Amino acid sequence: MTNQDNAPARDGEASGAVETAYRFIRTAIISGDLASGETLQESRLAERIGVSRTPVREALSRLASEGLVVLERYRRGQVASFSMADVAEVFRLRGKLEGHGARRACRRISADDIARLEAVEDEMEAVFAELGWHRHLSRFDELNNEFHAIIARAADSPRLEKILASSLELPASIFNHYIEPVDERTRRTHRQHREIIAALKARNPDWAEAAMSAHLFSILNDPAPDPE
Amino acid sequence: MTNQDNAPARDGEASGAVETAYRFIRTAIISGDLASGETLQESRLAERIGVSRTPVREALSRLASEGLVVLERYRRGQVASFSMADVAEVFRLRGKLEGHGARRACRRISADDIARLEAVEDEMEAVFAELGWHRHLSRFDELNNEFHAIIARAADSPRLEKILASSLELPASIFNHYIEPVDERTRRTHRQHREIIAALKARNPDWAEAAMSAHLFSILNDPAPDPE
DNA sequence: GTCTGGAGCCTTGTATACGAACTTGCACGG
DNA sequence: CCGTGCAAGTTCGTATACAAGGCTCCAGAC
Repeated sequence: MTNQDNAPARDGEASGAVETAYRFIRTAIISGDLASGETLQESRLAERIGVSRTPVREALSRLASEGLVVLERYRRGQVASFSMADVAEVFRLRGKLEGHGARRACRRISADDIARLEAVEDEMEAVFAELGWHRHLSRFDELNNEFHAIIARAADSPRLEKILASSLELPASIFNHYIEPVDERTRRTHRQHREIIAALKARNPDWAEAAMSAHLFSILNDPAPDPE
Repeated sequence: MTNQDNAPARDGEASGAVETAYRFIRTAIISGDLASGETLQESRLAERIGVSRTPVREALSRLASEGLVVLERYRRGQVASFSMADVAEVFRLRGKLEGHGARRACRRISADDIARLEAVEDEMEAVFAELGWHRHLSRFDELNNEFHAIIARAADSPRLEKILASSLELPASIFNHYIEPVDERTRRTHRQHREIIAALKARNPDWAEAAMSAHLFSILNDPAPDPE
């Protein structure tokens, strides 16, 4: 399908076909549009996206290296499946790595970024207060990702950022499947985010690391047995 | 059951031009055959390896996602360059992650694997005692990598293993460029490896984690980083 | 009825063709 | 002499063609 007429659509990103395919498939997996275990046929995807198989193959290869897709030689690819053990592993590693990131961010984060963190957290709480979880799950996830991304960025460690973004991301649907988004957990998340912000403001590396690690480790033990 | 008997014992490698290209280029970079900053021409590599450009492209793409190659749209790729800051970052992250891995390995590693660790360390020391660093650098690096790989494997965390293998590996030439392999450091490495083995034998997670982290963090403060 | 085997279709893997974008180098003007 | 701009050449990005290997499903035997 020759589609070279369209003006530089939304210039935003590289106008490459491989990037288009990558974003398309990745978004579909993260959002749950493509479910775990679903088969991925190159020609089918190519037609759907409007490019040829070549960039689709490259996109699938990247996604496979990120762990979101499983490829086997001469067999159709599939969307990766995640067990509870996978989720636990991801949060253990994120706890370690983001804790390290928060420690470093302590000494580096700008006042502007701290303000952004507070704004993001304000909005998360507002969204939750107004509509509760179920109506705004995707917006909530988006804000949560931004919260963590701001801190990871402030850690000034490109490899840390890359690992978090590319090797330790799970489809939102998986997360919400294994870990019920109960109100109590959400309230705990808010308390923890506020504590992380406080630690960063105080420029206390030990506190920041511990608070961030605790935040991530705690997620696995939900719904909270001991409400403080 | 498919009865594909007498398959070549060494499965895996012969299959695939992309794997061939990937191994070829990666090995060349790690070994220093392809130096930092050197340009990578797809057609040239394809001819050299004996495949077409397609698998070479895919191999380069994977290497780029691992950080060993830098690709820019419509520009020739290059072997990535690493600053002292990059080396430091890698060892900080490895310290954290491998420390975590050693902690987990404590409770999981088999007696066989501990024996293998000791055998590997024995050989490292023998190689060093007989010939010193300069004659056996590559064998030494190989053994060192195996030492760390055994522990990472024993941690039973596939993502941890993958991250260590694909996102936190540096060309040996880079390492040996920034961090002079002096005898004193080598002796310290031996002491630290022995301590790590002892901690694993004792099944003491705190000790194992601390010993492994210390080992990796210590590398950066050897004799004196040579700025360049 | 169930198992086995194989033929044909389907999907993936690799090579090649073609168009788009950068680079190089020279000409020309300041 | 040096900088600018155009044009040819080179390299990359994408599409398409062809080859190699699985999968399906039906026929035949036990």
